[in-house]
Amino acid sequence: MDADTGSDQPVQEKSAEAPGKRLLLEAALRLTSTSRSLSGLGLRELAREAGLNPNTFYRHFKDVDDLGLAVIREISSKLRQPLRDLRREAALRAVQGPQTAMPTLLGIDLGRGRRVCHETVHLFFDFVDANPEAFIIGVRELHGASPVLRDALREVMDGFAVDMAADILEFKLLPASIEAAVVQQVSSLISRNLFQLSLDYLGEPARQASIRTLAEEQVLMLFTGASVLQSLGQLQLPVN
Amino acid sequence: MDADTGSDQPVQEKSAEAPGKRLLLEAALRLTSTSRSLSGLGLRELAREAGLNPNTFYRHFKDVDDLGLAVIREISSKLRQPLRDLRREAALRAVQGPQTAMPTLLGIDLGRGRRVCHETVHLFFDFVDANPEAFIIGVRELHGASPVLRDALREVMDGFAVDMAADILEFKLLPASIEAAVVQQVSSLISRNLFQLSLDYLGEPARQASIRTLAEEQVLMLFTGASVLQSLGQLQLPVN
DNA sequence: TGTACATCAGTGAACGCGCGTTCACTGATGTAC
DNA sequence: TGTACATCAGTGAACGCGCGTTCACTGATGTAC
Repeated sequence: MDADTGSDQPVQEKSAEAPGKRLLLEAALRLTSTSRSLSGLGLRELAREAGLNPNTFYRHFKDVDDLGLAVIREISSKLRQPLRDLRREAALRAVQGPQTAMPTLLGIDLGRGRRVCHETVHLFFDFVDANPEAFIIGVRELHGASPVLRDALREVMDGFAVDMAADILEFKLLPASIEAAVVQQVSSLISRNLFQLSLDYLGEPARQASIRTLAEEQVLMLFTGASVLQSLGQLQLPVN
Repeated sequence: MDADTGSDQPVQEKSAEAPGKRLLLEAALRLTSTSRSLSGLGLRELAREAGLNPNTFYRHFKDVDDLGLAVIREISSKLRQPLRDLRREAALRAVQGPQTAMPTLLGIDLGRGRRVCHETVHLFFDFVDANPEAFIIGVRELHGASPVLRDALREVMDGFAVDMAADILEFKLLPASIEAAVVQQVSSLISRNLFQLSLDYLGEPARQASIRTLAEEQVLMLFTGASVLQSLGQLQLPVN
């Protein structure tokens, strides 16, 4: 009996993770997402929260910083690929949507743009709902005191922006006349803003619907602004 | 001799602050702006950095959180009014600038808009240069673990956005057709972005010139996007 | 003007406590032969 | 199939240390009379 010993579960990164390690990582997520910073966690505090002997910590991590990095890695893997997947899904859905009679401006189909924003933004916030701690800790440590963690998270967020830019080019979500560099920059800006809004979103449950709408409008504003300025030859991006 | 005992210095908030208190606050700024979070500071560590007996701390603060609040108050006073002043200065300068032959779009004078962005952004970053710790700590604690500090800083940043919106209306920096709510929202977005960029700016000295230009373009994009969308009746801001 | 007293920033010693870390141990699981 | 050994997650006791906090004291400054 009991033949399903894990081989048909969602693919595990490092086969057979020790239960204690999981308990410690989860304890860290729990403690951090409420009102602590990752670097402020204590080893004994973690063990207590995980229901383990303080010493067990050393079986899995070198020190607290080491665990911090593991948490970030876990968060990264929770965020990057899934986010990319759902954004491609959003783009596809929007592209295949029905034709609408919306105004066009300088060759930009606003109806289509709005659809893309709508799909992307809502899938994004659904994802925030599904992974609240990941966003709370991610954004917090992105500006936190530890340079190591900061760099690791910046990479995740940059990755998100790069993916977005790639999809925009691939699905031709912006007019072809817009330079790749501009697309990249707008994507970064939107990415930052969405992550930032995710904290507002989680922190103010009463305003969640408003924040979704707000995010949608902001994304639309940026794309529109970039498109218009570029087509007027008014964008002067820095060389670097 | 030595008649100038402080009465003609830049007006001091609370007359005759004890030297120990100043030393402690400055120690906190120093320790925090490098690689610590405010809530992670220790009382003895602070006293050591300030060159005082650990006990002296209690003469001025209830506990470490109390000092944290004092630091935030200090940062707020360093930021809010000065920022407002310099932004009004930027607006005035830009308004009085020479007429240029720049394209207009839907009634927006892009030349003038660009001037305003340029002035505002550069005065902002000059100010960042002059108060680096205030920005580092401010942005960090804005997303930090302590709700009290977060709220205090959010107020500063919201204030900045509100001031900006008021000035935009007063100096008619955007077409009158644009709703006040839209102006407010764009201002918030820009405010957030500038504060966020200030960290990049301080953290990557080699890219400072680029970041200034980038910030300018982003502000312009947002204003343009908002103007265009509003004039097309395509903005649907949330009620709340 | 001088004296007595209160206030207050700063000192130094001492406390108990929780922390990170180490050591020696246990018991389960996997593996070699 | 059975035996011997290695590996490794987890335990429990003990360590020295720095921490926050308290107490009693000092010395300078301001104030009342």
